[in-house]
Amino acid sequence: MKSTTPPAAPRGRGPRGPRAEGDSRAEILAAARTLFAAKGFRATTTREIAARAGVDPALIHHFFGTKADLFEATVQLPRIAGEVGARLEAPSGDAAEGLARLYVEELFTRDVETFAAMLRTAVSSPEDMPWLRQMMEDTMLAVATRLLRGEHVALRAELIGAQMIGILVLRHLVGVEPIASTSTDDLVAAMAPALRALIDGAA
Amino acid sequence: MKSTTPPAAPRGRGPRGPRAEGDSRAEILAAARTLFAAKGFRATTTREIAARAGVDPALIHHFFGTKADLFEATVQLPRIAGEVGARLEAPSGDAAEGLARLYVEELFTRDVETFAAMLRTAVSSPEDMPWLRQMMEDTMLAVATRLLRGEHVALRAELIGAQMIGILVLRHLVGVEPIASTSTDDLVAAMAPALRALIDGAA
DNA sequence: GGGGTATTTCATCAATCGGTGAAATCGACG
DNA sequence: CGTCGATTTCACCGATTGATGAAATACCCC
Repeated sequence: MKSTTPPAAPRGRGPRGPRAEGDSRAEILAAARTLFAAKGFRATTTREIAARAGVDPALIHHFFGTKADLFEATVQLPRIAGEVGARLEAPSGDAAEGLARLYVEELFTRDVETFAAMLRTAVSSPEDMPWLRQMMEDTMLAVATRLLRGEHVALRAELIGAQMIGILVLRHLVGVEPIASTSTDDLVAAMAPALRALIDGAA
Repeated sequence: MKSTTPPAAPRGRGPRGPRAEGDSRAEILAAARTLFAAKGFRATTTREIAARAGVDPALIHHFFGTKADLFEATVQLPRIAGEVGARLEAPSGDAAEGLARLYVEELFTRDVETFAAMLRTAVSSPEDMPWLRQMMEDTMLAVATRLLRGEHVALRAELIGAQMIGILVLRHLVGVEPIASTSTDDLVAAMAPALRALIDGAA
């Protein structure tokens, strides 16, 4: 019976064809993205990532170096940063509604995993990823210079950012109702007046 | 010299008088509060708490049960919840400015450690403290029923809560400038118009 | 002054973590 | 067919973690 010894999978390279070249690497990336988004950096273990990718834990360190390297490879910050910058350049009818739609409909849906991983990590273990704080500051500063005029532009831009971060937390990270299940249209309509007040500045 | 063997502290009860009865317990609570606020639940180790309290790690499990029990004993939620409720009952001249001052000047200064510990834990490891989500929902619902009228009251209340959470993240958890160093007066003045828009509801 | 109780430390455990080194297998190339 | 490089797994290490059980000490009450 030798029931104590599970068949001991073959050791060498991927035995069959269905898993194409480099597929394991992509699968590791996908698993890491999902888990980092769901639990943050520290709470996610390399063994968990490997299990979800159907791969030996050692393969992670073979493709990517350390766990922090894998994290940086997982969240694609340059792409998102460039996207936000380009969107702010283009003029839009209503700045408040446009900004709300950009975050709620695009960034928080298509790239929700990256944002979740970033914020969960920045909040739970800031010393692990020190560059996250600087990156947040830069993003808010971009909004400030391109969209705001008047006094306290940086502070008002960060209040706009705070609104977005809070929505990300309640709607996507913690899952508080009813905001977690509200349609994007209703959410945009509800937040537009507040954003407008911050964009226009105090009376 | 016997430098290899540190004197091996006496084992029994606190030998001297200066440390009064139950003082160790209070010291553990204070150390836990600071560390949970700074790093969240998972990233804080019981040994770290014990070291900061100047106490053997085993003493933690003697006074409080498990690490999760210590966390629940650390954040004093009933007191804060009651305080917010009482404050919402009392009428104030400007509801928006009053709400801003309540959070920025009182809750986020006197009880900043409790809020930081709660949010860091809720965001980084939600499954560790499942009751945190329900508690957030209840708090927002209280604001909704006592302060708001019109349509989508729950959603608007949660947008107000999102604003507060974002400020907590940027100003106190991550430390983004300039909002981290802004005076409470300037901050309240900058956020009041946005809160007013959410309290009054859409046009 | 003696027994009981609360407090405190020591020693230790089982589990888990990130990471390393070597072996094994496969595919490509000559 | 032989060789080389890429891929994958195994076995393992040192460190750290939360938690437990027992021993030791001090205080309190009678």
